[in-house]
Amino acid sequence: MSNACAHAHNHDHAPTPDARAARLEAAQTLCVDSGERMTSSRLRTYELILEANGPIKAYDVIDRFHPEGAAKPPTVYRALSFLEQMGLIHRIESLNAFVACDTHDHKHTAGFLLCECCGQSEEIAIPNVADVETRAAKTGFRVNHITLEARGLCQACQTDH
Amino acid sequence: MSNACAHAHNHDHAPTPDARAARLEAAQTLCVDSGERMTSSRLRTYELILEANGPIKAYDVIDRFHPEGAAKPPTVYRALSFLEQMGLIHRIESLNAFVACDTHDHKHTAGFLLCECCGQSEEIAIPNVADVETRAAKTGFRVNHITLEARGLCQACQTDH
DNA sequence: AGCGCGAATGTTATATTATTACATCTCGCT
DNA sequence: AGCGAGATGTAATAATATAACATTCGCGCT
Ligand SMILES: [Zn+2]
Ligand SMILES: [Zn+2]
Ligand SMILES: [Zn+2]
Ligand SMILES: [Zn+2]
Repeated sequence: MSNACAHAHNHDHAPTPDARAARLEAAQTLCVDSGERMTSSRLRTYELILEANGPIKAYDVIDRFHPEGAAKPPTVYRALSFLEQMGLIHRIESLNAFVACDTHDHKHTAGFLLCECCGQSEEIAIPNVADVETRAAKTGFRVNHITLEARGLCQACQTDH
Repeated sequence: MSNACAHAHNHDHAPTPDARAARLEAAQTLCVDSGERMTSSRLRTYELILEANGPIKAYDVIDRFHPEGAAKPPTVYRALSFLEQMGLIHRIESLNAFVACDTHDHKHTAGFLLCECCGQSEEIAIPNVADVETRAAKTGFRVNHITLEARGLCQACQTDH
């Protein structure tokens, strides 16, 4: 999560460590139920994304991976791909960043409200996807995946300025 | 414009050179009217994007810039920023690519149908942006820019498979 | 326990995408 | 001509991501 400008951004609402532990648990369960393996590097990557409390860059994960030094890029990029396929995280294209999925029904397409000031993101359901699909159907386009990204300023940051 | 798979993609519909010339003209006019300068590197960049007839990568522009050799990256990245600000091109985040705006009313937010097979893109109006903004308004988020990207297969590519 | 297979990881190198920093030039204005 | 803002040239480097291939791990089977 980045700060585009200087002023304080103390409107974070970080989940408790307990809540994170529960999500790590749940992720393990999800993997087992899907016949996938939640290995240590996948778990560590997911943990770092949860700890970030917002969009985090691949190389920030890489840098924080080991207490003593950075991980190798493929280690983390592989884990990110896996987690994304499991629906545990989303990639935010316009930021080249990743964020933990905020819902319990994984494997969806999500929209995000991205604050350009404090870097926080809020996951929202994509409104009226049917309309996109209707529009696509007119030319026979079959939609596999939709990326919707709304950039702007969250309420807290608007009042800060 | 990339080809993700081997089969022929002969469903292009490239505009005529005349049409491209007209768009270059129009772009010049737009710049003059806005008090901006359509310089040679900006024009050359725009020309290459028009010639691509679809999403093109920054480094493909860089490579094609001069007959004799590549341009320097900042030359092209600056031109791309300018063209994007003028609304003459759009950046497609999920492809790290650029495409000429397909409409006459520049300075809008656009959606794209991106074929994962032939790489063609179709620009569409974002449906129900109001809904996104309504949703954002609930938490006081002010939307500056929305990215909507629908990935999938166009009709031609579906029948090809 | 030992074997064999496919998935996952380790390792090195490199490809791709994008920016910083600073010198120089161009153009319109006085 | 002299000035100043915007645009460009140039070199270096930062940031993001993948390729290729060797090795190890987990797991079912004997
Ligand atoms: Zn989600
Ligand atoms: Zn904010
Ligand atoms: Zn457009
Ligand atoms: Zn296609």
